Amino acid sequence: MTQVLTYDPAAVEAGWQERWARDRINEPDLDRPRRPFYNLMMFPYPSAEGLHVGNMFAFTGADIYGRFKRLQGHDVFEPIGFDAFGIHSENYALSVGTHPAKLIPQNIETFRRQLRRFGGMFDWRHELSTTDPRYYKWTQWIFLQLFRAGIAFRKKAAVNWCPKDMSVVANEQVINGFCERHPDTKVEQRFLEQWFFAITRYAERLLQNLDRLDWSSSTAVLQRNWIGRSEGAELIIETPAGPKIPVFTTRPDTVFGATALVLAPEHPYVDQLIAEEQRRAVNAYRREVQGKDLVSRRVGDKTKTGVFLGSYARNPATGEAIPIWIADFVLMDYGTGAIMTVPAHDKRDFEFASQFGLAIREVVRTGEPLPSETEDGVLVNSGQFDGLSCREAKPRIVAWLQSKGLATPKVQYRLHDWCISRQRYWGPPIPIIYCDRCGPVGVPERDLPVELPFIEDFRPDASGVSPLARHKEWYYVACPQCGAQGRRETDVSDTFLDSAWYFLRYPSTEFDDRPWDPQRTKTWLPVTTYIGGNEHAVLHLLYSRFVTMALQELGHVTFDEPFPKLRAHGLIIKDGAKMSKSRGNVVIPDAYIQRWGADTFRMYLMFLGPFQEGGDFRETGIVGIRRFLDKVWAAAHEAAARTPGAGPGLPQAVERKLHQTIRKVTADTESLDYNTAIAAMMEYINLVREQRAGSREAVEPLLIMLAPYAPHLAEALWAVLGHDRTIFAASWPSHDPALASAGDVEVVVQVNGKVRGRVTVSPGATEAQVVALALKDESVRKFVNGKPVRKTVYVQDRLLNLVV
RNA sequence: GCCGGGGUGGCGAAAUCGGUAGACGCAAGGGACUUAAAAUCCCUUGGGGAGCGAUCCCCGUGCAGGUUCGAGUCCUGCCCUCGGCACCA
Repeated sequence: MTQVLTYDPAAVEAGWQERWARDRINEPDLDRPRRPFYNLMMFPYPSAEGLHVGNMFAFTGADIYGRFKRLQGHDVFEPIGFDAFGIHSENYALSVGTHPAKLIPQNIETFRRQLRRFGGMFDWRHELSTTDPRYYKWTQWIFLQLFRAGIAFRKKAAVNWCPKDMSVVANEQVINGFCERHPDTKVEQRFLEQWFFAITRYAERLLQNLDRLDWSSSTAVLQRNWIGRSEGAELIIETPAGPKIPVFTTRPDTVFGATALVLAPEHPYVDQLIAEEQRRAVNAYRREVQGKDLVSRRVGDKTKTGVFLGSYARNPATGEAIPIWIADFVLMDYGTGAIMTVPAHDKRDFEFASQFGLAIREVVRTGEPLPSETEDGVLVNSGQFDGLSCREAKPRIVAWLQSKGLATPKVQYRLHDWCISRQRYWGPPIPIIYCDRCGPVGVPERDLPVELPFIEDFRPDASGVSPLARHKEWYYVACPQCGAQGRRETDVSDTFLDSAWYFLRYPSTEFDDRPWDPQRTKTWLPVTTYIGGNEHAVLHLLYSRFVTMALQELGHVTFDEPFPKLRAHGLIIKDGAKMSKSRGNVVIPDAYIQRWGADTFRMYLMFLGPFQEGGDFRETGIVGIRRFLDKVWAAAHEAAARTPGAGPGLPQAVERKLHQTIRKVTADTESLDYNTAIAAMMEYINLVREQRAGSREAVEPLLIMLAPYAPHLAEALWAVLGHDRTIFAASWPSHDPALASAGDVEVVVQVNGKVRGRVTVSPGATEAQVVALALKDESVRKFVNGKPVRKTVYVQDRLLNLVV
């Protein structure tokens, strides 16, 4: 006998990782692939803490899919990179007092080590980092394309300002009105000149295209809600004082019930509409509102406040005079910044009217108490439209008002233009030069990249001006158009711009003279399968779709959707809660991998629960996976020790189970149901052991099915069985339906829907045969008890129900 | 408040079309091996009840109804929970 070899994951895994690298196993021919398959996963932000278990869960799930596709004969390109710019990195660098230019490369090195260690099938030739000038050169190039096309533009906008950070903070860094990093500090509102991308121009297309994308429905729903399409009309409200105020409404059918015009406090026409005696009150109110920050105005206590302007407008339907108010529940950045209030049919308007004694006029009879918002009702107090249903009335009233020049049908979106300016240091400088004569001028493409200069003190200050402005040699530059002295844009762009196109870059990382090679792009894009988390459903994924659409319009790519197939994975939680540093429940995978090996840990994460739903991390179950792999290890060694060709073939039960297992593992891996695929393989190995059927024939197909899940172990055992080439050169087994269903089947016999017995028949037995057999069964007879069988229900090879 | 998941043993979960509820795994209990322990192997394990026993009966998928020969699965109305959005006109 040979010596007993026990499974030592550390040795197995190190050896195979080395060999994969040496033999370039994971590097497909990008120029001449036979069946290109672009397997993309969301690249990580390389934090100082290293890869956490959530990253690893996501990457493992995606890697399994890539390896599976590879075994099915595809040329799988599975790249990885680092999303290393951004406020997150910068804040961390500030807190530890180390420059991000020093910190980030260290972090990336840690991530590389961890990503190699977990056994991802990455093509490291095509690694990228968004902080690399060779990369962000093209981020800036994209900005310039959009700038020239008028898709990137400047406007003044309200932003969140944290007085402790002395900086703008992103919306996602504001929690209930307080700064994420300073829970006792409220963010303020500032107005700054910002760069925007006109994503709203694409709102309809972004929405419509969702119907033809093969996406997890959870993700598509989030995007739909975020885009927030609503259909209605823009009504023109005339004021005797002069200006005509447009208002957006989704309920033009209720216009006869509009009893006030309410403007946002910042509305540009407010000044013209104030009656002298109200000026003091109005100004006081506006000052009060300005003191409120953006967020608490939105989510704070929702008691209605407001003030009468002292003047009146005309209800477009009735011609009656209605008072004009300002109130902060009307938001300047949605619709037109002005509304008509219909207190009888809108809860907010009802509250407002009740508080300030405004008229409440019912115009839709619904049978419910006011305010009733339902559209199931008929119009009343609405002149010639009385008696119509809401649905009928809407278009007619709009048409009637339109004929008087007072309305137009309108579609409104919740989606806002994308503000990409950041008054920060750690990002790609926006490639614009301001010239007093020429205005904002794009940096000529030959001068890209505009490198981010090294600044020792990159701390933001209270001025609202970016740290880059303090670097005078960098800041002052000749205008590319007229040569006069100009000044560089000192804001950097949003991190989400970096990640909005990285998938275009991966296949073309070696080219420095083009962002993406047309031929490579044609071969590999759009991305075949994208797997990632829903935390990016409306940011990264929406921005990427928008950038791709714009690039297509400008002729730079040939497709308008980058991710035709997307799957959202679930979240790994700990003790029932999201992992977060503040909770102190973040799990770092390294210790587990060291103790159990990458294969065991990968499979454990996948066995925790359904991949697309996530699960609660508890280390108690890991040993079960290890025991399974030990069994496979033993079975493969046993098979290797057997003389080839000796003995009978597979026992029928094992052969049948094998084909059932192939069927199930194939289907489940394809649909990302990894937990049940693993369970099926466990059942199979249990049967092989029970039947002492550990032969080459029994084990080899299992190893191939296991290879996506436990790649190192599968490789090692494949070699033990005498194969020279990598197991990933093998082909995925196929199942024989006949063998999968060979042998007798057990049919359940029910009497009146309750299980009373079982009969064994050969597959395809007729109903009559099964009934005859069933009636011989003692237990069945007991419950039939001589009563006549009124009806039988038979499900082929599965179930017979006798109704007595 | 609105939109979307989800609620099944002690625990993680499974159940493809409405057809044997609890596969697979963990934990627990019992046994084998061992000087002992670990590891490994075997058995038991939803709740309740009857029987010496092989076995058998009743109940059971958040709650209350309904459809059906048959419901974890479909329908109606609730409760709880997680995630997203939130004064969006």
